[in-house]
Amino acid sequence: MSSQHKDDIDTKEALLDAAESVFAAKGYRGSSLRAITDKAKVNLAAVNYHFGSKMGLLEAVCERRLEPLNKKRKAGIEAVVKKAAKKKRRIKVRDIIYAFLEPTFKLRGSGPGARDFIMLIGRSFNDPDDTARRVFLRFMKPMAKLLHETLSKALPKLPPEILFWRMQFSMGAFSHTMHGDIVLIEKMLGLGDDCCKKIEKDSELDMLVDYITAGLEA
Amino acid sequence: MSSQHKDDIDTKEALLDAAESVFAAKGYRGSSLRAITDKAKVNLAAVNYHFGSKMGLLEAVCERRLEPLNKKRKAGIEAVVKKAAKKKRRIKVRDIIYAFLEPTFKLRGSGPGARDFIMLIGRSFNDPDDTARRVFLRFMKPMAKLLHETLSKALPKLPPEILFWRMQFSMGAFSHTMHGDIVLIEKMLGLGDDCCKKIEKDSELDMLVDYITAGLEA
DNA sequence: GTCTATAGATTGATAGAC
DNA sequence: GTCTATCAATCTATAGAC
Repeated sequence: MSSQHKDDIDTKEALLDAAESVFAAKGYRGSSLRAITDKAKVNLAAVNYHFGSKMGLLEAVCERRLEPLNKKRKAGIEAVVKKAAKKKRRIKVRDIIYAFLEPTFKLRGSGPGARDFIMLIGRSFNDPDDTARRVFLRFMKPMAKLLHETLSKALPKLPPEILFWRMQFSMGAFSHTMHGDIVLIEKMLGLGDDCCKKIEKDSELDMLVDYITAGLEA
Repeated sequence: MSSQHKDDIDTKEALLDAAESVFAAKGYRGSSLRAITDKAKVNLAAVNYHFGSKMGLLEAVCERRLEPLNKKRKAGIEAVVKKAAKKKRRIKVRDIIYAFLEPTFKLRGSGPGARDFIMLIGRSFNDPDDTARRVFLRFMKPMAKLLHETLSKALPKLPPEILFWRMQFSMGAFSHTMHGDIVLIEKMLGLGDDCCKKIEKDSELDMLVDYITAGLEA
């Protein structure tokens, strides 16, 4: 590997790291390329050279994390389906939701960059900017289809349009949890500072799985 | 009333109407004052004259709708509490959630401007822009406190920090439903076009109330 | 591949005539 | 109160030297 090649990769990685952090904090529109290149300590023109445009940078940020994440989600859901078929039992809603959410929480706990990215996808789902929303939804489409199909099997008596709405509600709960400013809302309610942090580390995933499962099966 | 005074009010109202529409569609940051004044068919400088700044305009938009809306929410929740006290029964979670959500859905059905506004508050909750989020949260703070206190009474055995998280999930489901691009997600899942519209008009409120109630009581 | 410099467009806000 | 004209800042993207 030539030193030139290494620099190339370093610049790209630095840009991806900085971009996911700034995008997560400020949203797509609120993030200027200057803020990103300053944080990455690379030249402004490097964005265009390596990624073509601001949107290209966002796509690369999403691809780097969502490609492996979606593979894990898919493998987890397929394992749940397989296990149920083997035991000749109905698939449990809770198992599907857990298989979908667990890789996300695991990734989020793996480091500050990953945590930024999870904030970013929570935000992208509702981003006011068309570009950001479209990029994100393109990556999510196959996962949403798989989830809807698998949940249909687990809830065969539920009309598909009702399942559709309950999935909407669930995605809202999920995405809001992924990017919500917890500390701010905690203060808003006048609760103690340690109130929610106590929960966050051990059982936030379990709480969300319980909540969504109950809602889907309501 | 002088004709000058009438024009004044017309200009302000036209600006508020246009602003809630553009803000709802593009988010705070994505909305330029020029897009708003063009839509309102008033001069660009009128924003600064009547509202001081872009943020002042957003505050006025929120105030016009949220002042009466929050009064109705508060009255509804207090009526539920009173009714339960009279019958010497525990307050039902479902009644609280219904009392909180019903005025929102009623307002949303009252016209295109109101519909835009409901989209806007759904979006503001997660807006990447600090300004927009802060303005919105200031209006929501007393409602969130009232809701948390009343739900505590209805669920006395639930630890307050767990209730806090379940309220988070519920707010996510609620806000996402208020502004989600349903048609887009429908297509994403490959469902028929009429699938969700069939539901929307009659029972979206009931479905959301059922979902959130089940999640809170999980 | 990286840099400086800048084009070209858009933005929020305001000054000053009417 | 309304208008035109414009400022000063910001942005994405690119051209061209090294």
